Amino acid sequence: LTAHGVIISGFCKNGKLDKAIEAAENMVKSGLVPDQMILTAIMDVHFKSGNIKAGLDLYKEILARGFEPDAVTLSIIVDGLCKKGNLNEARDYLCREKANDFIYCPYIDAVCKEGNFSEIEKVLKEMSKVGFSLNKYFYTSWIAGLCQKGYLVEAFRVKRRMVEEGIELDLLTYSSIMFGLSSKGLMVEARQVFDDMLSSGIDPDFVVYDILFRGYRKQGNEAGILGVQDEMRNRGI
RNA sequence: GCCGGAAGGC
Repeated sequence: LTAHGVIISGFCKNGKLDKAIEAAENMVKSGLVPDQMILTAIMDVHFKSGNIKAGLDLYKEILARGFEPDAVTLSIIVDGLCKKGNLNEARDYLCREKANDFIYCPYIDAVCKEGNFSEIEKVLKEMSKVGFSLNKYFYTSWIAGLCQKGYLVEAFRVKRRMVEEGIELDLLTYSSIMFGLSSKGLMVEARQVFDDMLSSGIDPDFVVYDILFRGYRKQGNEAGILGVQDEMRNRGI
């Protein structure tokens, strides 16, 4: 069974849904029953390819087979619905016994991208009532949302709160902030955040440099552009 | 660290 699982999830990761389903059908033919992991993986592919209905149908099938939906299964559904903009529907899957803080992440992310920051405060209260604490991903999504909308002051406030709670910023947190700064043309500040990141021991990746690069290019800052290109070359990116 | 399933930056 595990061997089949490896094969099927491999197909799923490569987006070869048809082959994954084929493999699952072959399993059934040879008398094996796919377990929850296998079904969940296939469900995930449905959602990621935008086929919400197929995903939900498979979810029903999982229930019908007597599997208890666990946090992973639910979070895939929430993620799928959120990315399609069905936030209301997604909310139905949030407040369940099996929930963990992971489940909230895609929802928070979607709410942030909508710029619905009052909803965030609401969810925040709800989460703490149920006993979940905010994690890194929650904060990063929040910060990224604020930065994209240009609310940099708010973003820095959230960042400070994050640090106060002892949560470390990671590459994505930094790059979200840098994106916010550089899309407002605040390259000096963006560069400073970048240096902060380096001194906290985080290695930059292509995206981070690209953010700087675009910022400098928009300003026609030749020296900045060349500097970024040099650094990238030195790091082998 | 990974060794079958989920989330955040361009």
